[in-house]
Amino acid sequence: MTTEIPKQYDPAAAEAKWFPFWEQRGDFNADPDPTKPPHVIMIPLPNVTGALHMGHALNGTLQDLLTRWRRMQGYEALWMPGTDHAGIGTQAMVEKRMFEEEGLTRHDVGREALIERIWKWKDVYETRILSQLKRLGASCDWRRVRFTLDEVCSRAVRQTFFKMFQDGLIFRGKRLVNWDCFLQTAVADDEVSEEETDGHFWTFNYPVVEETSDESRVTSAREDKGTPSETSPALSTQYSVLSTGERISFSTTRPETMLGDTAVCVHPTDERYMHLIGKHVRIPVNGRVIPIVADALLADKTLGTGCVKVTPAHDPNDYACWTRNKEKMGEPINLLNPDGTLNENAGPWQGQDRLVARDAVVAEMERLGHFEKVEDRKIPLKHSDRSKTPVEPYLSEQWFVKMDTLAQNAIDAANDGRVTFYPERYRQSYLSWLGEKRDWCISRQLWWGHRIPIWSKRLTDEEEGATEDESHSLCARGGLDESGARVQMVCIAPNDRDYETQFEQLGFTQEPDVLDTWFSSALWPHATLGWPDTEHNPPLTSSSPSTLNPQPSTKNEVLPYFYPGSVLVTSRDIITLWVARMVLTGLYNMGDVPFKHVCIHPKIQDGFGQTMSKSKGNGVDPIELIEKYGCDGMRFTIASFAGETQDVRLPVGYECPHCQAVIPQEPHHLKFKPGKPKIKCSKCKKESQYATPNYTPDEGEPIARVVIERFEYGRNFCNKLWNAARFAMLNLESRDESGESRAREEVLAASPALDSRLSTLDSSLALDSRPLALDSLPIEDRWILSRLATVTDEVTSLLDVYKFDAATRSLRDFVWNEFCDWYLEMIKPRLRDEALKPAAQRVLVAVLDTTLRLLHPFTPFITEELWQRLKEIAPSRGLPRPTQAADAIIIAPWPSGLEAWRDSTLEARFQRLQDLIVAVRNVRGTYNISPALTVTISVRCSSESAADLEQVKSQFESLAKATLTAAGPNIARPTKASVSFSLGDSDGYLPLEGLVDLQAELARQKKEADKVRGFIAGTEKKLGTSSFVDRAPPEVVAEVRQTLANQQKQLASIEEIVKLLSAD
RNA sequence: GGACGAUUAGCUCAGUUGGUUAGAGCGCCACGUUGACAUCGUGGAGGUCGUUGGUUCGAGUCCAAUAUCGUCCACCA
Repeated sequence: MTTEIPKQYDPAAAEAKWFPFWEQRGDFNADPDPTKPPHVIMIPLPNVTGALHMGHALNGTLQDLLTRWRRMQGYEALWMPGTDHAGIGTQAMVEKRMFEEEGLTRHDVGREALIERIWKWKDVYETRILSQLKRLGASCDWRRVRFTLDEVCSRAVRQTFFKMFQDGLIFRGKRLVNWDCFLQTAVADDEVSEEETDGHFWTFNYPVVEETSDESRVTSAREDKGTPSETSPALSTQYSVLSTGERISFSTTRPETMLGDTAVCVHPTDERYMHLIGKHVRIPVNGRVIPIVADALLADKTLGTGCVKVTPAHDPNDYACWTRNKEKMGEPINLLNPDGTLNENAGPWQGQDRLVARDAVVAEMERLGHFEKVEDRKIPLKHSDRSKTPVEPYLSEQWFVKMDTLAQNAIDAANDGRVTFYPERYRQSYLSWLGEKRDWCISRQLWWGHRIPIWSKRLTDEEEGATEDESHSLCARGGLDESGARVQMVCIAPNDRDYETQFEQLGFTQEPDVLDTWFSSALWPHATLGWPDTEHNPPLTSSSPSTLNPQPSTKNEVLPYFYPGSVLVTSRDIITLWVARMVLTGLYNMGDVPFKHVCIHPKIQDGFGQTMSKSKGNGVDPIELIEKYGCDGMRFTIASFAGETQDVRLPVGYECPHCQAVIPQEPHHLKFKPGKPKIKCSKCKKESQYATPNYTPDEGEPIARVVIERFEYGRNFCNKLWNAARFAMLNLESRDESGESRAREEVLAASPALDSRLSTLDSSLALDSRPLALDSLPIEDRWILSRLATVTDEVTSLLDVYKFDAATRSLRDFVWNEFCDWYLEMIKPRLRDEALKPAAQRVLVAVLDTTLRLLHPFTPFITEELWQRLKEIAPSRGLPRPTQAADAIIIAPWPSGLEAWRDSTLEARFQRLQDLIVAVRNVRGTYNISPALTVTISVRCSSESAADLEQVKSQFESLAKATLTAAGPNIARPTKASVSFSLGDSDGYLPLEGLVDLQAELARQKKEADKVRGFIAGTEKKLGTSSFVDRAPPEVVAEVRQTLANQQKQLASIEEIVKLLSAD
């Protein structure tokens, strides 16, 4: 029975049907299989902080495309899914919500309770993210979902830290960090961004003082850790203001930092100040005396007053200056408490918020007469990406990983080609970042994350020194704590957790800090495969309660089989944060790179060229688009954008709920608006609500939803494919009641008109030789097969180098412009002819079969739907001999080895036929000939072309609504009123008496002749240039000569016509 | 300030190693729905390839300068 095939593809139904189908069959699963090569992609793990956006949709589409493609090619294709705990972001989100809803801070609930709350949050979002990925059709091995805080990953983190600690790569140090006062943690340089902020630019002065006692060394650094603020006021009594009353002026945007100044700095060659170098000034607000130092790197003669105050504890440049001038300056003075209030070093301002104290200090300076001026200024201020609050430079104790060797190894891997970037240019950003070899600050003052596996205890005065001890599970070292006291530090490896309790009983306490999120995601490629456990395969689900040994394996087979991976697919902004660090840790832990290729894809922007992001309010939910355009439509469109050069710009619109007109998004739509923002439709003039960054529209109300019209490209393509397949299937089936089997018999029936060996389809056909079978086919069959072979090659080699856009174009052009527009049209007459039908069906189904397989990685759902339907009608198909089709397209073999089908000469011949038909259509269009009217045409051409024409003669009707009356070299020129065209090597004549205005035709032909004359003039000029003829390669010259000959021939034909028409 | 990318039709983008008359999709114009598809078909209009120099027989393509936009890095008293 004929299964009803609807006229429109229904994406939602197909998506709901085939994803569970694949999953239940286990098609997504990847396990070590020595008979197959592995192909491995590790997902760039999404953060559990929120929902997926368009960038993820692009990223996921490409990875799934590659995974499905390689799976069809016979690889054991693993796409590893998982999520990232995203330390700062997630904790900030939960803390913020907790504060908003319950008024509680993390200190109110405590470490364990907060972590518990975050786990719950994580469960919700992880589920949401994973289900979103599935909606994209992601063929991940869903049994292997990992989470950076699960047991498998945690163990890898502990082991890596332990190993690095043992190797002396991890150290503790004071460092000026970006301090997030809201989250009370250090934030990496990579996690802060600058924003222009309104601020002030104050100018003050400090009085220059001179010594009045013998004490010459004033603020020399003391050996012990005394607080500098205690010492300075005491010494200040030994100085008095210069008799000249000289003052030194400077400007600042942060006056409160005056309290922590340890020097003022001038340029060593600045004539205004050279005489003051080595003298001192007194800070009026606290009376401290500080030196005037010279530093060419910090001070710039041309800027401001040329003099800078130096606050090493609160400014990176000042800190750098301090490291250069330590012996002159004294220790940096930290003014801040972790929450952004001033500490005891601020004297009377202790306890005040830094911003409050700022004004107070300004007032005090003014009162004391040291204020000069203030101006308003836009100040670039660093903000924490996570909390969106301004960060403060803050001197604190942090843990670091030494980068020199590690970074060098990662540099070498990219230089010697073990890691290749696509496009190649991104290697540079990777290399230049690693080249700095800046030590990696890995500690974060958070609770959500991997707690640093160091236990320490202060050494008493009696204890001589720390024990240095290294074993497979313990590594002990001496060190200093934050206050500078001597401590015994012990790092404990993951496999000896008993030690943890033992040491705690001995009075050791674990570090409160957790590790930078990137520390765990850097291990992702090998941690997910079970490293460092070499004895067991990694457990199959992260939620599985059984810990690390759920399977009876005695060897981890997964890790060596799937490591190193094949390709990492990501966007350029985390090349440094993540890609470089994965290479680095992969080399360190595994001795090999984590992936061979890095595919960097474009970023998604809105219609104004701005990166899409939730905070900008221009983000778009991919699920909404999937619902509107279908998953395959979205995937196909998005893949068509993914090229090497440009970012993807997606102009967004709002669809009027009243009339479905699309209202283009304008920048003002993205601004924060009070109340319930409404948008007015330019067509029906009605208003409706729409979503803005600060407003979610009321459900039930008419809402103007976000649409991206560019996605119609993919949706339309899917529908076209659907209908082409529908046509094919309708024509594969028999019309009588015996149904399917009858259809097959027809296909299998011999067709005497064609090669019997091809058409006699039974098992004995094994004797068939392809070239013979091909030769016997009509020209359109051989053409489409040749084109298909070419396209198969193109797509395969384009995917090899990650040129998704070009592959998509190639496929679309083939399906739409060649298969649908030409081939299907051309075989329609044969499908109506019972004698010719079987062979046509054979080729048709083979082409459809191969095309679907080529498309599957791009559009998985529609191709599976069609594959399954086709299976019912034609379970065996293919050329030259039918074979049983695969049970599901997801595991069908990727087309290859079609070289025998290629025939470039034939493609060129066919092109001539196409040109001829287009020319006829052109004439029809020009004279507006009724589509109902069949015209006749005679063609003067070579006998070879005439033979080709003869073959497609019967299809002229449907292709051009024209009857070919005669073709050949000796075709008579028309003597009566007629329209003609010249293609150079052939001319067509269409008698159209009474239908056309002969004067108009004459004018048209004259115009055409002029045009060709223009071309000829250009070509002749070129050939007349001796330098061209002498210097250009001979084949180019010959080519141009041939062109000229053709043009002249064409002109002769046209002139002949013109003469004829003029004479009439 | 440094690096990288972009600038081609009204819009969004292709354009392989320099080589006849620069392409596509959308939009626009004209015509067209009895059997695959109006999410469609046929035909058409529309571009001095950001600007200025240079190399070359020949430049959208290579080189230099410049403008504008974007991204990353560094810096900003």
